[in-house]
Amino acid sequence: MQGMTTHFKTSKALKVKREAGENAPALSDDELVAMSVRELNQHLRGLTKEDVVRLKQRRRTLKNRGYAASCRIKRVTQKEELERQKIELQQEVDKLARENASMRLELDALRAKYEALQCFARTVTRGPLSPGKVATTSVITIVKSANHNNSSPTPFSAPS
Amino acid sequence: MQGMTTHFKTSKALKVKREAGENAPALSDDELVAMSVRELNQHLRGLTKEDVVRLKQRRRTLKNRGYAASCRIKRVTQKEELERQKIELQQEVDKLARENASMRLELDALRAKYEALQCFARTVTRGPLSPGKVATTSVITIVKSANHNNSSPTPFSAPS
DNA sequence: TTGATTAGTCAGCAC
DNA sequence: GTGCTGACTAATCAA
Repeated sequence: MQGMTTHFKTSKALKVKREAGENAPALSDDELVAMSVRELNQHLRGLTKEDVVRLKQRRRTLKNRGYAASCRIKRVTQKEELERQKIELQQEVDKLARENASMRLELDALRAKYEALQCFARTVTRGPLSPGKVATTSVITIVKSANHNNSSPTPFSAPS
Repeated sequence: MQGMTTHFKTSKALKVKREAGENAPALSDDELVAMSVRELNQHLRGLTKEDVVRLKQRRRTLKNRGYAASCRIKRVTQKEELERQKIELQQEVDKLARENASMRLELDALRAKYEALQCFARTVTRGPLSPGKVATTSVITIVKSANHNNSSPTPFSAPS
């Protein structure tokens, strides 16, 4: 641990082959970590049992370095994904809330129009006092007071 | 660092003050990390410059251990918080969607009732053909066909 | 100097 | 074995 300086991909040509001159092509970190087990075994020929263990351990350590990196990447990716979903949901909430509010307005307006019309209808049907003129003008007054924003004072327009 | 076993709050009762009579009260990890700088300096009296450096470094390392732990805790806490908010938003979306759907139904129903009533009103007001009886029965028929679920066949009931 | 964060290392678990 | 993750250390950044 103490000899590990903070080099990343320095890939410094590591030690020499061996003491006398037997083998070991001096693998780089990248080569060693990318090597398959079969390939590794070929490079292991004629090495000391100790050297074999050392090389395998180095490979394991290099692998772990990569695992740790992917673990961190995964962590931040998941966090970003959560935040993305959160924003998405918030937008949906806003959209639905707007729809809701406008529908509520529409409903209230329609209710008012309906009640006004209902009033008029009662006037016409139940009270056969005056034939028509009086009832008609009376319902127009009611409709206008119930719908402040209604620019078209037509008494029986279709609901917007 | 290698002697660091994974004990957390062991808080072992510390040893005696000094060896022969010189120095080093042999602080535990917890004591050392919880100590203020002033207190630390008192324990530093009469120590080798090297020992002072060593002790300060040990303190720094212990502190770092704690920092790393809080960092991890914070990380999971934030993640849990995000997930909590996500669930909350999802529930709100569901709630709003339900409200929305029911309001839409209500609106459609009211629109139908309104249009039926409107029809009737036109019949009564515009066409002074038949005095009253015919128009009244006609609108009742329309209302009943527009509202399948309406159990009360009263023609001018208040909107539900 | 202190606290927080990142990359690397190792232990330990799961497959 | 391989891959992943928690905990620890050292380096580095920020205040």
